[in-house]
Amino acid sequence: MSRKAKRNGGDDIKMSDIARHAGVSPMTVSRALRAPSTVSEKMRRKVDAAVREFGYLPNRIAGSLSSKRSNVVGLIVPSIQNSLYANMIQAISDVLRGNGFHLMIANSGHRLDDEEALVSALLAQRVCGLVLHNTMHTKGVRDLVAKTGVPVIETGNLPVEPLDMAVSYSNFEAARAMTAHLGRLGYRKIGFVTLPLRDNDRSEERRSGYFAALKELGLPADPSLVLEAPGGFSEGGDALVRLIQTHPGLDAGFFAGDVLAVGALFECQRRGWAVPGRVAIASFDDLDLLRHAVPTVTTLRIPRHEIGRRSAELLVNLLLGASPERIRIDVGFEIVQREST
Amino acid sequence: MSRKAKRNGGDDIKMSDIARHAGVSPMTVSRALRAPSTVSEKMRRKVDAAVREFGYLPNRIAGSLSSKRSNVVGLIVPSIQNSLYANMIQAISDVLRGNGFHLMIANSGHRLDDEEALVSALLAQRVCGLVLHNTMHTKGVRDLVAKTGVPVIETGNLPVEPLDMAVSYSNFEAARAMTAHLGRLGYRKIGFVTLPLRDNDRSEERRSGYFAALKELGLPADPSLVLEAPGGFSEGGDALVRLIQTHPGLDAGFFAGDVLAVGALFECQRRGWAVPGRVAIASFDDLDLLRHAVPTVTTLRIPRHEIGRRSAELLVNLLLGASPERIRIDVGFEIVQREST
DNA sequence: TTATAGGATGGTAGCGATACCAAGAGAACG
DNA sequence: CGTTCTCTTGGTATCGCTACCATCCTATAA
Repeated sequence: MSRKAKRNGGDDIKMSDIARHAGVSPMTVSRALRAPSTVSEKMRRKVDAAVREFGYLPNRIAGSLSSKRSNVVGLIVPSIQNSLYANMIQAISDVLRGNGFHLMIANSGHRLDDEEALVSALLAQRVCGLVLHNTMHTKGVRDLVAKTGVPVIETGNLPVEPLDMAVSYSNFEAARAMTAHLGRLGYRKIGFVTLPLRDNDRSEERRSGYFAALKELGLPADPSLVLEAPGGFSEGGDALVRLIQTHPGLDAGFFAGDVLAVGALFECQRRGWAVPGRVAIASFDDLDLLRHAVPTVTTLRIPRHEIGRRSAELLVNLLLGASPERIRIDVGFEIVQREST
Repeated sequence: MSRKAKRNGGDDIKMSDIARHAGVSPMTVSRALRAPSTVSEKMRRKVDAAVREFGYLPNRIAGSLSSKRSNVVGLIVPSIQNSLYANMIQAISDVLRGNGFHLMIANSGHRLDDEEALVSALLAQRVCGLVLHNTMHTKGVRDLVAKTGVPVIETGNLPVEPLDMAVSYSNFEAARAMTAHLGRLGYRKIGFVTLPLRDNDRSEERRSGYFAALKELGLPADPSLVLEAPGGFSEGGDALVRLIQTHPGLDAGFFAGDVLAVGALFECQRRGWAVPGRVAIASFDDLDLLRHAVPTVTTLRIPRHEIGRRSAELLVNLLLGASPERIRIDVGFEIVQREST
């Protein structure tokens, strides 16, 4: 058979074909496949035989349309190229798969408008649930969610008023805790490097947490100690260098995002600045890398995997019949003190 | 309206509702949405107004069933938690989205049986195309692909006989080139650390490439210079230490996988071994990290992004009407010489 | 003016499954 | 032995959309 012919789907087998060949009704085939226990042993055997003989693959599109249920969950992350999200995605994917669901992934590139377009597209695909790694949304997104009533899980931050359900940690508390930790260790001039603040409540909360801790420590809140940098190794290094140039007395840098801290660490190695002797370095998010770098880097451990797992579990339970509730789960965080501070 | 009520979908708006309110036929609505140019200005305006008024979202499940076309592409990667795949996924996702397609992602965990189950599940969802980051498949996978005739793209390696289309580089050639490069630089006792070989033709090819190059260099092929390690920082460090213990004369290590090389580099820093003075280090795959580490690390640049982009483009073109051809694209690779060798 | 082409609209019949209800077959009971 | 109940099975009517063909209308040619 030519490839073209196959592409045209000439030999698609449908449930009624299986039914005919098995000598039963389509409904029996349907039941034998989805709920084998409701069908007699004899029927099941006939159906199974026919299914195997023809290599029948049920058409879930038709099934979804008919039953008005889908088994696909939509996920929107700001970026796929980031191991933080990867951890969460893996967990979500595993839980879903274990329960017969699938994952449709899209990335918004940190753009709220794009998020709206993607939510819309995913809802058009009639996903049965949505996970959004973001808690700031356009009005359009809020309307769509309200209108369709899909279960939604927000992660990445703890929203004051979740759309539906939320599973996250508090960026504010985490940043505050780390800054306080640095204060307790005796650092007095603590720089703060953040990811872009625009359209990103997570970054904003981290910065607020930093300032809150400074206040509690009785340290002056100097805005020039805060630098905004796009994520990346070089950017982290650059930021540290700039901070030290403007503030020669800087004794610690808290890098609240991505791989900034490691970039800073490399820059120190390059310039021969002792870490933590000349300057201490703290990071956000426990990348594997930080545990192995020399020196190892103090950081915040955010249970990304747990966030993914619990998000997916919430969705799955709901879809499998649990009663909906407006849950807001705080998975917390942990300070991991290492050699760099 | 209660959330429960909404979840039950009581207020679902369908195309015929829009048609009624716009005073046109459902077909006109369908056309106005999918091919506006085939509908008169007046009709289009009426439809658009009604769509906006009710916030209508077309049901793509119904659309797909009816048209027998889907706009979802399936992707199976060995693991999501790996920035190599992430680069490719991002590129695929971007190209697809630009053309109105979506991506369903699954991970096989490097298990061929799981791959088969996932292919089967994705085909049941009637994906319109498949990207497999793997070129070893079970018979089941080959049968499914042949039977359904979905366009398939294999990546990650250049198969001798592709299922359909393939976009990749040659693991054999890449490993051979890097080993030869080390030889040219004067290294004579080159260790090789590989990811697990089982069920992984990519790893196997890399090892073969290493041996082929040794032979060309006139160096002895010593199997004890080859170590198998699961990916990870510690594993890379451990492997290097073991190699140096058993072969004190080792002057270079080629780490053909994941973050092994960086782990080895960190271990050297920790032990005060000069790189490349005491031992040179080469890696596979141009992680950002390698360009910023101290010293910067020599590696192979595999155009992961291009692999993703071209894979997606091939699929999209095919789905948009291009004639199918059994293409096998070699995107090549590049040796990036840096400080570590 | 009539014929004819061509573009815009609408009606109808599915796409391939499932929901829902009806009917038949045994089992258990009085 | 008839009745009721439960367990299986089958028939029918959708699910919401699109393909396909028929129809209609306007514009241009003859």
